Amino acid sequence: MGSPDIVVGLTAVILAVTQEVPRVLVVRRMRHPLATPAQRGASGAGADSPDTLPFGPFEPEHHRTLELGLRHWVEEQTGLDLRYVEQLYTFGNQYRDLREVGGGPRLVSVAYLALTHESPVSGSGEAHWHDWYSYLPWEDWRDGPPALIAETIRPALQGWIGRAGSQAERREREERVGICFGLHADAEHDRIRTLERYELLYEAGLVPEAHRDRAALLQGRHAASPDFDADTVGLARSFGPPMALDNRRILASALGRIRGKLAYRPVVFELLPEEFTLLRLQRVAEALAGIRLHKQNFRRMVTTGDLVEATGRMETAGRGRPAELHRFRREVVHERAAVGVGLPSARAAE
Amino acid sequence: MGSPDIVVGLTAVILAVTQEVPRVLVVRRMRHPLATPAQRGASGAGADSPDTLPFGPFEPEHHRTLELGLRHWVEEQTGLDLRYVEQLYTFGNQYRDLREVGGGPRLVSVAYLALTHESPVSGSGEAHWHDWYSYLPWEDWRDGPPALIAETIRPALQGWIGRAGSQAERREREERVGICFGLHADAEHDRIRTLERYELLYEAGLVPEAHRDRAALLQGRHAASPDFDADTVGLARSFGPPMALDNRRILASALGRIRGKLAYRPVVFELLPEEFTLLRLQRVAEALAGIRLHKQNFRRMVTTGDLVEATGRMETAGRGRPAELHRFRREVVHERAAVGVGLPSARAAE
DNA sequence: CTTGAATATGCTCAAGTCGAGCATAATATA
DNA sequence: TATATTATGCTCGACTTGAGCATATTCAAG
Repeated sequence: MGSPDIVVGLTAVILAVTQEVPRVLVVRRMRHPLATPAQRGASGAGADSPDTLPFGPFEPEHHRTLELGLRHWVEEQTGLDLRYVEQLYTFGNQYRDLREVGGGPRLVSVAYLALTHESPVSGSGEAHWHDWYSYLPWEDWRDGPPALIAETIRPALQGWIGRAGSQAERREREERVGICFGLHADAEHDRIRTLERYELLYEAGLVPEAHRDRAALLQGRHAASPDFDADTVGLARSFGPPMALDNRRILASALGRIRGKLAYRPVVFELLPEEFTLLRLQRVAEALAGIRLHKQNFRRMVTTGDLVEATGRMETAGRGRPAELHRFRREVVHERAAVGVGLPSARAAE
Repeated sequence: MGSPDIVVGLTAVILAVTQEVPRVLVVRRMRHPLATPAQRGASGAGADSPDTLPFGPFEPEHHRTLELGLRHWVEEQTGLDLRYVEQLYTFGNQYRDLREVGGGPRLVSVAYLALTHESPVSGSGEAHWHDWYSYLPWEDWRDGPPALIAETIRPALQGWIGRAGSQAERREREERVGICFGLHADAEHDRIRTLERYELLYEAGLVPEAHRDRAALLQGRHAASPDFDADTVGLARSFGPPMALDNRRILASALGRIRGKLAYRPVVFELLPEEFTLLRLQRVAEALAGIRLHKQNFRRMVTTGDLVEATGRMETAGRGRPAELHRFRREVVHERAAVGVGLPSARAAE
């Protein structure tokens, strides 16, 4: 009875949006439940250890639920007030923690997505906010199709397709690339499939952690080596800072989840102050969706949908005509079934 | 190091639809990782032990991923071929397994949703298919608003509202009841909020397991007693057979998940044979959505969306004009972003 | 004081989507 | 041959959505 060969952890993706850039809370120094204090000190906690999502063990003797456990230590470690928390996914793949190769237990992490305002983090001082899209640069289409895709990703994926072993595999790779990064220029881009895209990049070896994991595994007993080539390995450098473990995968899941939710639940408002202008609301929605929206139509949707009410007050600052401040009408949730800040078309002008 | 006070299990919600009724695979005899073989024999495995979702421990030494672990023992225990598997949610609340009250470890279950055809189950013979809606009768609106809601649920919830301790609590209860079971007759009913509805019924004590759990807890150290009354306890009998642990909650989650997915991913087809008539497709969609759809419009959506292609063959059986057999066009997934059998309006005539 | 840049806000229009229902076709059975 | 039953095609009006024109209000530069 019992499973001492499993460790259950909680991972938090804490999201805030300021200045139109979505930010996620990361900690620089590894804090890991598998590391003894001695290991922590010894494990090269220098400046170049990769960023990690806030992580802590689940302690059933202290916490009635997984979510309460998460809230508790996030609060404790960062002093943040989480406004919205939802469970994201549970990750339990072999070798997600490479220490397993050396005989460590399987690490099962229950990941949560949390929304807040950006605010200074208290606590150990190791945590800080970091631009979300710097970890997933191919997901930000607000300034049009990212150059990274055309210049780096697509060519590299073509190479990967070419290295397919069989005709069937080749076909399958073509299909996946088509779905994820549309061969047809900037065609309709399923903004939800963030995880699919990440997993494709990982398999194709375009993301640095694919090589890190592979190198570590080759020293372990598991030596199935994916078909990367030297070029690919070099390219992976341009994909932003690596993250520890499979944390970038978790981030990709989280982005997909919140993009999906945007359209039918009023989650954006958790990222905004009590009062805001409609443009600010739009900017936050755009930051999450990763695309620009048509201003007048956005406004129409949000007002005719009664999602929002005018306060009468005006915004003081800024150039141009002052905008009226609005407030989220929490009541809508009880009035209509699906309430959200929809993600209409991609293109728009200012 | 390690967490011997936690057990990680895998729970499967295996769904099939036959004859227009959605069915879930349940096992009658408890199989529980916390039970020693001796306990299993002794734990009253008689005919009246509650139905359980297929459940097994996660064994990291044997399985590379959580999903593979699940597939493995489902295969082993039931011989079923799972066509589609997705992770649902991870449940880790205190006392979900009441053995915890007696000092047992915390049971963390990763629940998966799987789709198949209904087919005879091999294996131990304890597993069998059971009408899904018999566990969640208030979710089936295919024959109009269920009588259960008008006759039992709404009156009982009125009582529950009345028993609120404070004005604020009363207001909150009213709101929740309004959202979940719309006071306004058969008004627009958010078919996705299945979990919210279940949790409301649980808290209000309308569902038998609420009392079972309470009784067990009162013997443990946790004695916060919810405000049920005698009538409510009696009513709970009409809510279909109870399920073990929090399995009915898991079922409610699964229903919400699949209903949500229906609209934007072609999951229905996993429940159908290779070839099917459009009516049969519609019936399966209706079974999941819990509502009737407009036949001509459904057909229009599915054909103009190129979700399906005619085979030229006709169905042999049946009364009335023979229907053409169709086949799912798997290619659409690669052509369009969001592909699904939408859930348009509720009402429809034949 | 005038002009221009920048932003807010109101409105229109065409195309597309959606809900509802009429009409007709093809089969089995009484 | 009539009737029930199911399949399938088509239309029409209401509503939604994408796109853009037009006007309003502010600040700052000239």
